[in-house]
Amino acid sequence: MRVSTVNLFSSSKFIKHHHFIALRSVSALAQLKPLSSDSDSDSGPQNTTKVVETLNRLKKKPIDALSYFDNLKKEGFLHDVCTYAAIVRILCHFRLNKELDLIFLQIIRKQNNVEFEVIDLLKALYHDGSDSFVRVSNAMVKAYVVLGMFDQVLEILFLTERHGFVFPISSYNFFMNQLVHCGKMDTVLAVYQQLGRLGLSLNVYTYVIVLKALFKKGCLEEAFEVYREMDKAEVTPNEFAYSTFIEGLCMNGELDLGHQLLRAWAATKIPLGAFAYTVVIRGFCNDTRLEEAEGLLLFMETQGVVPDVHVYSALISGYCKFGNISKALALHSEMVSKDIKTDCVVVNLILKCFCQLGRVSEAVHQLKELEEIGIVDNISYNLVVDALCKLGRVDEAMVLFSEMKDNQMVLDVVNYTTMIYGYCLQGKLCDALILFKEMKEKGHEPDLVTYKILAVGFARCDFGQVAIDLLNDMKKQGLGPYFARDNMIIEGLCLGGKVKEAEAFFHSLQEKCLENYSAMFNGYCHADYSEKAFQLFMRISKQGFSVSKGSIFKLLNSLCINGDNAKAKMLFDRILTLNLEPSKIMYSKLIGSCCQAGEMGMARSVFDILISRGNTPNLMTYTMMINGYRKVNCMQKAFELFKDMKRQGIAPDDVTYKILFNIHSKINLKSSSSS
DNA sequence: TTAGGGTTAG
Repeated sequence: MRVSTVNLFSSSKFIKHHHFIALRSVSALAQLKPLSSDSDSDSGPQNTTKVVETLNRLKKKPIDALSYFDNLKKEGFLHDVCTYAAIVRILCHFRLNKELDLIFLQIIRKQNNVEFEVIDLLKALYHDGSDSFVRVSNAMVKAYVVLGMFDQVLEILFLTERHGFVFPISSYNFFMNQLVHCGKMDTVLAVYQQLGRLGLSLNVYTYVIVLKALFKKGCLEEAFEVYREMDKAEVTPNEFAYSTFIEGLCMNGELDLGHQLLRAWAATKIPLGAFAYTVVIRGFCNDTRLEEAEGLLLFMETQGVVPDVHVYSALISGYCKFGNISKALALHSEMVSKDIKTDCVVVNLILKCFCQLGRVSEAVHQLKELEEIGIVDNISYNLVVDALCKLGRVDEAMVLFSEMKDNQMVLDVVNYTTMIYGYCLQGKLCDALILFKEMKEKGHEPDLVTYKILAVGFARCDFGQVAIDLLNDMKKQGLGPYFARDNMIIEGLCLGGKVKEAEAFFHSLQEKCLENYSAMFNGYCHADYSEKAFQLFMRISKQGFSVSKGSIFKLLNSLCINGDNAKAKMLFDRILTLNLEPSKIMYSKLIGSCCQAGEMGMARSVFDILISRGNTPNLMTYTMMINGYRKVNCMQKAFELFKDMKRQGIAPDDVTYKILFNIHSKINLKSSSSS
């Protein structure tokens, strides 16, 4: 299999960990011993035994058991492996997964002075039976994954000889699936490769997850290979395997192949569920092939596959994207007539479409009707509130906002933020602040978006200091990583035109990280301080550090607009040094600007770079160059480029011809005057 | 232990 993967066991780091784990487990056991032999101690065996007994007595009352367990903790009782095992058994039996997850988080984080290792707890629970052990090990995996401690899971799952037992394949599947969700595809593949070593038989779940990882990585060849491996292992693919395969093709630009495969499999009566059809239908919709999408809906019905709300949602979403609200509504009615229950997601697609078409009053009307039949949620309201706000109709938005409260809906951060944004847009900062206060009082912590909206709103209205205070408030709250908070302040102030305040804040930072510089750079770009942005960029990029392409483009653009071509070219060269691929529009802006100024040497060098990187200049670029040469009287060069353009199969338009006519007449003029 | 859709900024 040609999969480039991280080999789990090749690194010396792993070997070191291996010994470390062994030592750690031994020391954990050693720590347990004195506890259990110290009969007079408060946390001694008698107490432990008693606690376990009490927990066992409470085993039919999980909530009581948990509060008993937690209370003991609060009183300073030192829980050990035995008492943890007892509570875990109870939570597991009642499938109280959230509580179980919290227990594992505590142990991993070594909260409450836990003195044993997770693996000790697993060992204690191993013989309880496979069902509950799977649940326990999954909770462990989940807790490690939440904390981003992937290596630790690898150690535990693969050092099985140390534990004296093996994990079931489902534990590995669960872990791999979590990894897929975290985007750790290479780790999934590494796990897959190592699984064979453990002698476990892989099941269809395993293969489906690995296929998913490969498709997400864009490795189609390798996915085919895994499919063959599955066949070799005599694992029969199921509905999930087939649909994962079709989905994988569709998400990797092979929509038609996925479609063909779907048809072929359907023809051979291979079991395909509605999901397989949904992914192809969605693919068609994204590709503006709405008729084919609808055709597939008809086809699936002829195959006896009953469409569900997801199939319709894909189609409705497709039509909404192109503003075809009547078709979307028709499909919705069709769906309902087939007894497929509609839901908030589908109606929100339609509400959003109404709003985007500017038919906001109709959206308000629809919302009221939906409210009556009870198919609305916070998002439905938010879509309409947002649309009203953006049209400046804050009062109407506020009516809906209050209606949510009247309807006993629990407003969330996004609802508040949207309304706050509406007020800021109108410069109604007091109203915005009142809402801001209210949301905090109701226990909804504002997020980075809320703060940014307020900061920009205040800075724009000449309340720079209020903005700074507000953002400092955010800082105190510990929102987001430290640089994200600082950057929000810097960028927010610049967006509001308070560059001086932003600079003061930037300089006040004791230790600046690269992200801060990047924020300052973005801020300069937003505020059109191109000179300062340019200087800063040249400085930080020397350290090999780069910033967002969007900001660089903005800077390049404003340097060009200002006619500062020399700096624009320096910036362009730096972009190349940093191995950033300039976008087509960057080339054409710079070339255009140089041609405009008659700086054809510079224009030509950018033009040549464009070609040397495998691009073909378009009509616009050729025309600009030809006109540039005309301006500086290099007619020969202009002609050469024209010929070159025709060779490339690019047809000149009327602008090009006008320029050429101009050149001709000049040449003719020249030759007639010299003759 | 496996799939799917809809809100807030710039």
